[in-house]
Amino acid sequence: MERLYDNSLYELLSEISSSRRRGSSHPRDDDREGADLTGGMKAQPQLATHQGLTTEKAVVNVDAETWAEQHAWSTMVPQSSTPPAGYGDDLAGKLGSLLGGSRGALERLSALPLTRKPLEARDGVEGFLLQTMYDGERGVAAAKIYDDRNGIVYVYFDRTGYMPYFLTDIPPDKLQELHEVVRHKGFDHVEVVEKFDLLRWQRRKVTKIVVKTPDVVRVLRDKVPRAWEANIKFHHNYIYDYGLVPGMKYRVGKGRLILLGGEASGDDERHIREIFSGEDESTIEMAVKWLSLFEQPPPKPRRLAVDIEVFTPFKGRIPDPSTASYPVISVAMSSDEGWRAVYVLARPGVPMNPPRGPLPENLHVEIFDDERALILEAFRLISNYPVLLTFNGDNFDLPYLYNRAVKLGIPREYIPFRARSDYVTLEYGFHIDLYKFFSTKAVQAYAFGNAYQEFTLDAIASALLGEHKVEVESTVSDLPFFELVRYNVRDADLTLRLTTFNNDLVWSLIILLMRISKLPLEDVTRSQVSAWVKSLFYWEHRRRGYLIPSREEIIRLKGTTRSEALIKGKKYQGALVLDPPSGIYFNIVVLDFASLYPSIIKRWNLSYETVNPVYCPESKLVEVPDVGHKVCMSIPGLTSQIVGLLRDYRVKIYKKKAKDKSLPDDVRAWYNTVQAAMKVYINASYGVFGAESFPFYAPPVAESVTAIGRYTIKQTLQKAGELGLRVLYGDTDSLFIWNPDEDKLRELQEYVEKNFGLDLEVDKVYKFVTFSGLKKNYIGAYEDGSIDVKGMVAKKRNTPEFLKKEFSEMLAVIGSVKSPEDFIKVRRVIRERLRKVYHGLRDLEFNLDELAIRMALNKPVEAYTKNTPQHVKAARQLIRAGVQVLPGDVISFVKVKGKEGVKPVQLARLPEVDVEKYVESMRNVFEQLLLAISMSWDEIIGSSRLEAFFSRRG
DNA sequence: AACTGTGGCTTACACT
DNA sequence: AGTGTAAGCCACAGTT
Repeated sequence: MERLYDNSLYELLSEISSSRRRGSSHPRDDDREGADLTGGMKAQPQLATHQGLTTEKAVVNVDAETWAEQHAWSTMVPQSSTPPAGYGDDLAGKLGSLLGGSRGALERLSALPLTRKPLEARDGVEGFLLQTMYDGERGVAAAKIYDDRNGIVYVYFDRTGYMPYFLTDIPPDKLQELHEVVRHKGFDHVEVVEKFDLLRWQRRKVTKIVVKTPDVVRVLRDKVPRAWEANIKFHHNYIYDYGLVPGMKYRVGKGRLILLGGEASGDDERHIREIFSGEDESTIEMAVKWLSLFEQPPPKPRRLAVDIEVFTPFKGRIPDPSTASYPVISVAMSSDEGWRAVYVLARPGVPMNPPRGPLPENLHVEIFDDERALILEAFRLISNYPVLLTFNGDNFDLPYLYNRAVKLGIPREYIPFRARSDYVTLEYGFHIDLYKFFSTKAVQAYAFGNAYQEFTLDAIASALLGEHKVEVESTVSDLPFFELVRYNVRDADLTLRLTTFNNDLVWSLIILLMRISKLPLEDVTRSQVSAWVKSLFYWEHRRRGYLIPSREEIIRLKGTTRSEALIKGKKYQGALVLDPPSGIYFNIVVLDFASLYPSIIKRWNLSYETVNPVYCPESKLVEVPDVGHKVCMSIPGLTSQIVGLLRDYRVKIYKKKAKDKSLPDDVRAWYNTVQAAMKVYINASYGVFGAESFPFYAPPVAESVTAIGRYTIKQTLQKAGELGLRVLYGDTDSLFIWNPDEDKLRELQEYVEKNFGLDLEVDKVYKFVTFSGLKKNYIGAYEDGSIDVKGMVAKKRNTPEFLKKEFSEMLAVIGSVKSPEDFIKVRRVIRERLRKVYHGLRDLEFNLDELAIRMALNKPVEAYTKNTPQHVKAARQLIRAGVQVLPGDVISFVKVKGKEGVKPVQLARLPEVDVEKYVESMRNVFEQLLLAISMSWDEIIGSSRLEAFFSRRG
């Protein structure tokens, strides 16, 4: 084993690659050769500090065979390892001769063990419950617990004898006749249990079929005529049946998990009882119980973000993780402790030029001439961290590393993760794939206000962190050494920072979502909002002894929709959108019903069991306007209760705490996250009832919500008319009022409060609004010059960049308007700008990227059978050129002359561009804007064309 | 037979 | 989740 330590990796390697270092960078004297760096290196992955290039300490691992020899698995490594084709040049030899064959002692990056398993949690262990699972080896339920005092992950194996089961209505004696069931080798025994049937509002006895292993449930549930609760995962059942709250602190005592800090103090309880005083006792009880979920500080485990780069000989083709045919050329890791490391595979011939941009602080670079050693050292770190963060690690980085490791002969027991059916989990800690988490629609919309539109690391990081990936011109495989390092480490850094920014906002959000939904860490970060709501509902049903109804039952007893959707193919009618005028209107006040749909659910007691009930005590029923569904008001609806509770918690407590300046910053940040988590949940509560995938799918509930919404806004509209308020526009829950009288506004708000129990808030005040005359399409300008653009074509992703840029510049001009008179000047400026762009386009002054139209493939290319949209045409051309194209990919294409009409940017040349088509899109983009400010395209460009015609002739 | 206009339909994207 | 806009494909009818 030879290991080199040098003060300047760049200096050393640039000599090897015979490209002389330029500039004046020199190693610091005290760090010159001979200085003992090894001491610090042995113990910790806290590697050498680095300031620019000159003092960078690098580790060059030149002989992995010797290294491997000293490890238990040396037999797995051939004596003379054959590097992958194309990587055969012997860097070790070159380094060796350069250094006169000096041999150093074996050094490892860190003293951490190569593999690690969680310790078994004995009585007395305390920590945060982060994951439950089924342990196949022992055949028991298990829970992973993170002890934040010493940073260790424990595993608790169930000692209560908990077993998998499902329910049926066949009495036990009848069940004995079903031989397929009772003689199945996985069958264990039956019990009779009593449950409350919420749908029919009565107690009933059901038969519990207990089986030996979770997979048997899937077999036997089809052998009985009716089965209940047979689709719930075993490791979720464990949580629901014991009332566990993932994300909260527990102690193992007497072989059981005991919640810590779950009790509210006397003062807190009084406070909560006061705030929820108008509610029924079961709601208040829930409110008291929930307090600790939002108050207990979250655990802060160490986190490691990992990103890999793989060699590929084909430009633009993503290497296939299932075959893992090409070498892993670089692995970057970034930890929340502040250090970063990049392990790079030696590839002679790769240029060693200085990097084109700065490298981050605390960066350690290590070069390996053996891919196996590289991967193993990466595994060593992954094995030892409680939390691993990746961006698309479920589908790329981890499967690739796994398959590559197997291919290279690394024994499976050295691989620190295991593939589950659709994700990858860690042997020791927990794996979070941030791509999956940020792709969750509810997270995108409600937690981050649609700040990012695409689910790429670059798009999300630039929206949330204001930082981009390193831009590269060629493929990763062709990058010079330091560019690869810079690129790779940036990706790992961004991935890490997506969870650490704003006082660990995302990490805290995940913990809170776990506590509300009752889903384990690796589940909550990978599922959609309907699964979160589903889980909370299941948990709550179990807590109260309710039978969880089957999907078919709900549909059968509740009926279907009574309204026709306006749009073909939709199931029921939705929101009301008023017809807007066109033109400019000064002084517009926008009123907004505060969380309209959740408030309706709460106020109208909507839930799957209260709408069209089988039985309603005292027949206290109300009718939903328009659709005629009946709602039972004498029993508290479960959905209404939960949604109302979260809404009140958010509005009455946590929105206030989040703004309370007397609290320290980090506490305030936590409370802000609490209210954001609640917002995600509250806003999702309506939509799930209209989603067929939701197990409590109940179209009459969803339809009632929208019908009451339409009714409310119509009534308010009428009242506004009576008060002499001029309503110009409204969409779902908003009203745009022109130049209102303040007293009348207040009167309208009082009317809404009194008649509907809803808050009608002043959402925003616009200095002026320009309406195009189309629905969901306007520009609103605030007093300070800032601007809201809604629905305009120019805002859409599939509008070419040059048009977006021009549009936003014109918006700035419009934002500067102070009075109606200013519009005369604005019109002149806009006329001139438009003409300039028009002529620029005619003369092809734009490049292909500016002209590109970007459109997403929503399904595989083969699935477009009805017709062939333009982006699919372009995608097919890419496939013919050997580029892999997958669903979700955004295709960039330009419109060109010729039969096909389009070409992907990668294959197109500027002269081919069809200018007429672009003039047409330019017209479409700006006409909406021009319409709003009483101008027309023809007036501007028509005369411009004449001028041009004459000037060319002249 | 080739072209043009129309309208239904598919698709993507944004708004609430 | 439904509602709304826009663009483009494609079959069809009618015209040249």
